[in-house]
Amino acid sequence: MLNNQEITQTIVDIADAMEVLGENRFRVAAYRRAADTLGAQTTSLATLHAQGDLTALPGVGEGIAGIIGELLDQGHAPFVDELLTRVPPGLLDILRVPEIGPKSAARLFHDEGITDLAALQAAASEGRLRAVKGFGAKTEARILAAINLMLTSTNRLRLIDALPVMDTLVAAIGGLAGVRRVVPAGSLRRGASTVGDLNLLLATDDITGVRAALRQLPQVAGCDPDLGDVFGLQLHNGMRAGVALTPPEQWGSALVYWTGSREHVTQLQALAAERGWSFDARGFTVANSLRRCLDEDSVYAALDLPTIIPELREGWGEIAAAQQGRLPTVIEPGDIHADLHWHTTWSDGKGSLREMAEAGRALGYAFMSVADHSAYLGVTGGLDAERLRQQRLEIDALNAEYGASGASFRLLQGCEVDILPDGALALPDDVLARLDLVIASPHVALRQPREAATARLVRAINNPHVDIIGHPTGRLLNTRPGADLDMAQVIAAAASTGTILEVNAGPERLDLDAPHIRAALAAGVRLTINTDAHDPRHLAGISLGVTTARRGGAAAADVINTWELAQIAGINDRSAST
DNA sequence: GCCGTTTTCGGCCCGACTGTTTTCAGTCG
Repeated sequence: MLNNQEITQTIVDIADAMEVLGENRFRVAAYRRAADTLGAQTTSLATLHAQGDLTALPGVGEGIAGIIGELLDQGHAPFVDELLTRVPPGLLDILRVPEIGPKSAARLFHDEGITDLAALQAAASEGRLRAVKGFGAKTEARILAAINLMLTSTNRLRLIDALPVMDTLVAAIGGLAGVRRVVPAGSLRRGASTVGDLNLLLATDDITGVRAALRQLPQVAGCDPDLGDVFGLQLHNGMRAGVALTPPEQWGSALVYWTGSREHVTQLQALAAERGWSFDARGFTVANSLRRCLDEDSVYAALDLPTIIPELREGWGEIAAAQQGRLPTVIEPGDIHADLHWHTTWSDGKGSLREMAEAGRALGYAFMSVADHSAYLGVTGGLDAERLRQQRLEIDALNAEYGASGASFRLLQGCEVDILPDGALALPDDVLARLDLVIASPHVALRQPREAATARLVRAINNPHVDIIGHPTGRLLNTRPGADLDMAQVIAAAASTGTILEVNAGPERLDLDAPHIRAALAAGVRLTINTDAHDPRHLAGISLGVTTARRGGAAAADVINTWELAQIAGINDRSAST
């Protein structure tokens, strides 16, 4: 029986294949819309099918419900089988390359006989692509770079995608006989934005027995030859998991060792070596005898260090900071009082102002600041001066309602204003001046040369009405590298104007990333962590942003979302006074 | 293909910009 994810993927494949075949774009869009709905379902599609409820889902009509029914009942659908025979499977990969849409993919296929990513990469690297109609040298170079990014990142999952796989694995392994304890380790435990192999640490007194049981897990497709203390598993979903096994009495040292990072552990080992000791997953070896560590605290204590949280273990200097008592006390999820960047049905969000506000109240927020798009990019349905004025009326009414009911909750009116390619903003200053909070974000022209891209952000920062720069680089994990910025210049400009830089918690962004956050904090720049939610359910996703900020060493006081409403309202005084 | 205080047809998520061409494909949210 196919699961929800497999069915959703099949519907996406249909849309992709139809697009290459030049089908009606609305028909293609209908499949994509249906796939969005299906992917968001928490109930099993098999159950909905059995109840005859599939067509109740928005975007799913008789046609698509019929295909899903066939997939569930027979494991395949004749329509899909026939469609996919007309499109080589590798062509769907080509369609995922930025710069290449359905028309180009079809042309590469029919005219050049290019049917997969490897052939496209070869053509681009040999300079043959620029000869194809519609392609030039610049496009060829960008396609080559994009393919290289795709190939190097295919084995890395975004954190948001890795977490549920890890949860399933931890639950399954935790249920095996003889397993005393199992936790995530590796880059996932450190909160990295993307994760390669999933690493877990497992404590057992019966290493042989547990090893045999791991092979039998339903998630496991195969396993590597025995490497001793680490057991490599290939999962059915294509991911790999490295399970480190340890006797319980060595838990602390094993957890430090397998959490990494490699640089961090190497530096710990150097510190141990200064004492004439050595350190590995088993513990410290002191004069040929093993000193075990039950927990992580005792590992660090043995080296006269305070415990360093996993998010900071990247080898950037955290051990020296710990020795000098300069380790930051980093922000906790519970420190966040407010989300300052989210969208509503006024622009391209899925929830109304009220629905979003209620979702925020449910998270315990004291206030929130909406940030719908400015009118600029057509598809976002952004707001101009007049619609901002109308939105303000709705916000005032909601606040009056909250006030009357005795709730202390308040809504502020912000706006996510587009930074135009030259650094000017999409709304005039007098309109910006009336907003409670102005977030300026780059959305277009993200491939400018470094100098232009940097000057653009600096110009936006220097606008006295701009309070926050949203997702500063514009990167999309595994997809788009983001603007080529001289971040030192951007940070220096933000420091001199008091402009706040965003840590966008959108799971596909996580922008700024940890190194930029550290640099910003070192320059005295404040941060804000926001979800950029386009749906009430997305507001809960603030946690990945908090994790990213922790990796950058941000303390609660560095992040304005921990401030009181009055302090936030004061941010705009800077623009009021100029 | 889906949907309907527009109900069985006709509209759906735009439009300025870039690179490559000379009329178009792809990007960006």
